[in-house]
Amino acid sequence: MPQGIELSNLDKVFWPAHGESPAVSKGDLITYVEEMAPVLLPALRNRPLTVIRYPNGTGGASFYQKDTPKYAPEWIRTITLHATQAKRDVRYVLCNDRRTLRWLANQAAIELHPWLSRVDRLERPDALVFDLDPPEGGFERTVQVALMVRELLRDNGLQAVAKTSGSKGIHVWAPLQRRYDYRTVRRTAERLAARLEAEAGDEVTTEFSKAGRGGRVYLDTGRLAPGAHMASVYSPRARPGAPVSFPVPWEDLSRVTPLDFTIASVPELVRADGDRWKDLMPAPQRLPEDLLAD
DNA sequence: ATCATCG
DNA sequence: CGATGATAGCGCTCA
DNA sequence: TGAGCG
Ligand SMILES: [Mn+2]
Ligand SMILES: [Mn+2]
Repeated sequence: MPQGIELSNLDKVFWPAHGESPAVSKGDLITYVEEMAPVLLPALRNRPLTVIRYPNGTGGASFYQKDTPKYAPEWIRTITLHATQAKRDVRYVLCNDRRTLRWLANQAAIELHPWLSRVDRLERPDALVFDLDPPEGGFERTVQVALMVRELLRDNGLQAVAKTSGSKGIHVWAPLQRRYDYRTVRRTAERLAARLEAEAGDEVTTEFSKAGRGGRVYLDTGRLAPGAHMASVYSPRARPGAPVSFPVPWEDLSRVTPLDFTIASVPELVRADGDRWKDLMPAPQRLPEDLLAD
């Protein structure tokens, strides 16, 4: 049976009940990824994938997985890349079809973290991304900073979209033509981040060390690197309430909370509105010349 | 979750 | 046998 | 070279 995947432990609780919302089982996770495949797969296709697995649910032990295990079915597509520091080859999963999504869910791969570049141009990310990390708790503050980042990008001729990270953060995403390597895009993002920190240093920091952040929202540009990654749009998160990273139009941002978007609520939203991420996404852009100067 | 290895 | 360990000791920046 | 970070 080359097609079939034996699913196991479908009733195992992966997220305990949280507030009003009931527990979410492994079976619920599998149902979610299957139903969401049409919107999930475009975000994963042809991108090296890192997953975070929770074989005993989000309350249990977890581990990152980059290298595809030997016991993976032979039809799982992979790309072999060299890990510089570890000095070894790593076979990354390419999650290009529903079957692979299903297999990953059965492997308890709850979080899906694809690269920002695709296999046919691995060194060139197709977005400039800001990962906004709040100090603790404060989604409200993150929203305000996200709106500032949007203004800053717009002042520099770049359109962007936002999604909840699923945790307390926000990802601001400016799609790019694949003309620039990671280093160039990261340097540009750092330059923009420094500018925002100069203008709004009370609310925003680019400080690497936690101690220096002092309750401010951290503008993390460190995701712009080969081998780095963040949770993809529509990816479940291993957080209380089974939240999902979800696109939010700018005008709605201050009226939502991350737990509006969960494994329980999102399929219905997608049935009603379709792939909001795709629909909100501007066309791939060039970086403005004045930002590129070394 | 699954396998390799160790007692 | 069952128990134990491994699965990113990554990639990057700053000190 | 290593600590700290995500
Ligand atoms: Mn984040
Ligand atoms: Mn971050």
